[in-house]
Amino acid sequence: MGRGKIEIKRIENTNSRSVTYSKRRNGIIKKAREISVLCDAKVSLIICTSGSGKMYAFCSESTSLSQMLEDYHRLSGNKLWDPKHEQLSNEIERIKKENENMLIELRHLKGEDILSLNHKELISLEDLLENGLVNVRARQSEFVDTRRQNDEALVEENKRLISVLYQKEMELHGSVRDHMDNGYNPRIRDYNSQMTFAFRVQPMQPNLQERI
Amino acid sequence: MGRGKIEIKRIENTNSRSVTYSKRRNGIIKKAREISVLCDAKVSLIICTSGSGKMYAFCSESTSLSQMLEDYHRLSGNKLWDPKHEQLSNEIERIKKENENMLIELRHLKGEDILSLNHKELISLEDLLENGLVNVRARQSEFVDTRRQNDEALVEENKRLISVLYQKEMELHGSVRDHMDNGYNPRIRDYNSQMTFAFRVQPMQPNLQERI
DNA sequence: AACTATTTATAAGA
DNA sequence: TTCTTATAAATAGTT
Repeated sequence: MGRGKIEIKRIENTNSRSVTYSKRRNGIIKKAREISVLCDAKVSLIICTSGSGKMYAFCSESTSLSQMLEDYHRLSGNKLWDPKHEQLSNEIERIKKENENMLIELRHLKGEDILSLNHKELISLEDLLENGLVNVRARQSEFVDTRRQNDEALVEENKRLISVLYQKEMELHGSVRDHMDNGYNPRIRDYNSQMTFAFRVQPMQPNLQERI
Repeated sequence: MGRGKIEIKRIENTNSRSVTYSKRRNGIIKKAREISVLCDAKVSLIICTSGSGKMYAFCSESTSLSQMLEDYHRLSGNKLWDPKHEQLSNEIERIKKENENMLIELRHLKGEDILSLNHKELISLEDLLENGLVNVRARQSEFVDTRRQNDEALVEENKRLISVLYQKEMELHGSVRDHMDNGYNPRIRDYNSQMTFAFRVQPMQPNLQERI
């Protein structure tokens, strides 16, 4: 398509070559766009010359270059990826395997899928479970103990608070009489000081409310 | 370039679209080859339709797809890999989390790291363990039963073998007398025939040796 | 970069 | 799909 037919081989004249490159590059990119629109095709096109580093790329609207590359990778099986990618894939593989092993162990501990286990394995599984139970029950006992201690401590604390409150009440009746003649409303001031004191009372044991 | 001019927009007729796709695909691949040869250009072209998974790719002789992609990645600054890397990293993150959860559950079942559990959690853990133990022990019972059945069957088989051997022995004493005058040592021949018979005896139950 | 004679690609039809 | 062919489009060589 031109004034004369040409042979498809490297154009030796540098200038002609770059002119042809420019023309045909536009042509092929146009073609790429056309087929992608007309035929609803996914197209990725990258062109560059050896000399100039400048690259021209086209990618159809409906997709992305990385998407296309991924598709290509999946379908062709060709390895396009860099080492890091492979490394990550291997990592995933490794963890998945780990995961699977743990899942199996979990199932076994729950008594599932144990038909394939032999006698020895069953015995050690039983040991594990019994050991687990021992530990769990020991912890439960601790809870009960803690709770009992809590109760006792709370009872003590209650007693103490009641006695302190009682004392305060006593002092108050005295101070009310002492300050009857100043400008403030003594009831309010007394109430405040009382509250302040009440808030200041700290439990004698700091961690009474263990998580239950 | 055809019998009529066409507008560059999606061809709605499926058949026409695929015909056009096929023709233009060949066309663009030819163009890609031509520009790569004529202009000594590096070209990578990947085409596929949304529907069929079939992909067509062209890459110029002087390079490889992965080489071009790497160049493109480097020169354009476009993130070709990073999205994929990110995706993989997320996947790893997800699986690791899953892993961790399972690990914690495993530990708990083994009675480890249970200080952080509350009472309710401990109770359900105990239930799980007890249930597991029930299942494991049930399986062990099955083994014991199987083993007992095996033993009984073996005892029966032994009895049978002994009686068969006894019968053979009887027959043999008869035949020994009958053949005292031939050239062979009767003791040796007797021994051989006895062994042969013994090897031929098959257990009456084929799967006696269950995996223990 | 524009022009244009020609070649090439391809739309429509078979 | 493939072939045919009229026509549109691309482009080689030129200005």
